Amino acid sequence: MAPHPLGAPTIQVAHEIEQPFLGVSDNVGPCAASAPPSPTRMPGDCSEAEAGACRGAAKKLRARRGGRSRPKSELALSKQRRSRRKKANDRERNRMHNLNSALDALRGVLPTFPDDAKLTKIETLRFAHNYIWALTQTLRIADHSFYGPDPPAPSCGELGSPDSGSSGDWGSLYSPVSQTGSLSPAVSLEERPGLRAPTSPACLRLGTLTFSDFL
DNA sequence: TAGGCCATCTGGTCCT
DNA sequence: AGGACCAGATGGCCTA
Repeated sequence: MAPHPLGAPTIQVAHEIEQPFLGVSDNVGPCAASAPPSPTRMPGDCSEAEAGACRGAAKKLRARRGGRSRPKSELALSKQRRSRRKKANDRERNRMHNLNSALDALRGVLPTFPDDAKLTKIETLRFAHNYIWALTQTLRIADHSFYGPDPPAPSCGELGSPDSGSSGDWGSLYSPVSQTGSLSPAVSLEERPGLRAPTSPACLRLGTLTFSDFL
């Protein structure tokens, strides 16, 4: 992974992502089929020593339900539990796949170089947060220059920060406000060359980006 | 080899 | 009752 040459920032527009994340219906995800059987015990698996406790629990459960339902054998209960667990696992897997799809879509609209290392989940969220903030600042400055007297272009360090409030951890990665007060991503980005943090409008002028890239 | 990241399983909780 | 959501645990893969 080569560090990005300075002065050649580009915006990678994800044209391929034309739809917001619709429901991903991949019940069989890439890992679903290859998912190893769980090494852990299923809840219904009782050792002989635990069988008594299991039976007791089942009894209690039946009692709580009023004991009206047709009594089931331990085997049937165990089968039912396994079946429910398996279905829950499938749903959970699918849910996480959907979440990852949404995350991928988000990665797709963030300005990164094609050969960049894939942003991790937390990096993606933080990057997106700061990127949105940078775009917001862009619009704000554009409004000012359109309606009012053209204010002096703020330096990279003069802009506010998305983290000026109590947003907690958001700024710990790619924060426009680094320890130096600069909007350039200081520490974290240098720790991970190849990644680029969103730049402020003022900073964007330094590259090939202009406001029209955002408007 | 340690540490980071990730996928998956699991049980608990809340909601419909 | 069943589904969605969540957080903890676990194990695999990759990289410095």
